[in-house]
Amino acid sequence: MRMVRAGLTADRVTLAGAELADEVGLDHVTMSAVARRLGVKDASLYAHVRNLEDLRGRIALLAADEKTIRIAEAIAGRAGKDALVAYANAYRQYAHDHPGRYTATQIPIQIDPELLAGAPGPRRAVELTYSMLRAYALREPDLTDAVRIMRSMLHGFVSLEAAGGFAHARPVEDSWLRCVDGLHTLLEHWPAHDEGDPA
Amino acid sequence: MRMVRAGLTADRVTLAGAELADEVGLDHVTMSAVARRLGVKDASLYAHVRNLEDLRGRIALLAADEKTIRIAEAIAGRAGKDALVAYANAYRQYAHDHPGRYTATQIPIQIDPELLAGAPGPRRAVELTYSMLRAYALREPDLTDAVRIMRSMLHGFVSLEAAGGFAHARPVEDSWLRCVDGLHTLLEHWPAHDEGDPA
DNA sequence: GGCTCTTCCTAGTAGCCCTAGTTTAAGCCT
DNA sequence: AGGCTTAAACTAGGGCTACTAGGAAGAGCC
Repeated sequence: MRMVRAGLTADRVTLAGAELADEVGLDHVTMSAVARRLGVKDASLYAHVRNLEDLRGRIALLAADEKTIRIAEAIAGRAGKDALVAYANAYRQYAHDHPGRYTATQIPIQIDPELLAGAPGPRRAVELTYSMLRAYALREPDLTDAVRIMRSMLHGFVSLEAAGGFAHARPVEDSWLRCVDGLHTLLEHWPAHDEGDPA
Repeated sequence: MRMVRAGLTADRVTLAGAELADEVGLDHVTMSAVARRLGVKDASLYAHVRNLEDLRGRIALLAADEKTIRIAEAIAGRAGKDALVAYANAYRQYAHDHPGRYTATQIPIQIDPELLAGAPGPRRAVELTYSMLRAYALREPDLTDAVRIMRSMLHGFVSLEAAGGFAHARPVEDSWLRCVDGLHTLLEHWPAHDEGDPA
């Protein structure tokens, strides 16, 4: 019996869970599997993490932070279409590099509020997106609509791609370029507001 | 002991699973829960469905069929922007009415090929989308790109909405209108192909 | 009525989440 | 250094889940 004390912390448990998620998929991340990976009995994890749902929430926050940092680095010093392309590519690249973590960011949000308060990722991500899109001369409420559309497009493309939804012969990479391109033109030529809105 | 023979079939099991998915979420659809709902022991289900994964695949196919039918009805007799709007609204409405079934359609595809061959939904859905977008004077490979972009946008919006990702004060309904509107203008003014593509 | 077929059952294994209570390693204090 | 405190990790166990194997009992056919 070694019994050398594994030196667990909430962060180490979360990291092990995140790695596991990338390797085998988020919904194969079980307490038992994480414990095995850490060389520990599953009951030991409960000293650091409330339960499985809490662990998944922590993985989601970790991923949000990492993704935000990558995007921030990517768009630093860029503007306009350059910034948009850099943003989109960084977003997609993160999802490719960390598929399990990425899916964790998309779970219906029920994260411990106290935990969320300590993580800058989600809030900062929103700020980044807004400030980047402000360059397109959009004002509220169009700005919010634009943010939502951009998020929809990126998340939709990336998650369909991950689910194997693009089976056609056409290379996905090419479609991606057109997608980001289209997003740019859409933001540039934001449609006038007054059509078909009788209210 | 009643023992009146519940009259199960694969379809009835699938339907029970689909209803359950809409009520409690797809990943709370368990063999035990479906069996309880049908007044049957869980072991009895395995005569009709191979295992849980198979059941989920069947739910996905059921949903694909239903969704396709709704969209087909919605766009029947319409063209151009009318058709696009009807398509998008039917798509979103289905996801609202059947959230569990909808998420089932987005699982990484590992459906029994034989089963898939018998279900017209997925193939027909692709055909519908292609034929509708052909009205926008798009030719390959732009057509495929357009289909992918449209699917990305719709799926992205709907799934972010379902995940509670749109917390801002701005009504989601308004953003949705702008989103579909933007998609239309994007398809109408499809960007020229020759920019930034030096290869 | 007897035969067969399928349906549905009981029984059982193994894995999962999580709790309660116990042992023991690590760090501090004198 | 030896003893105390803290908390890290354990053992034990309950309850739920997926799934398998083999048995009983309805339904239709002769």
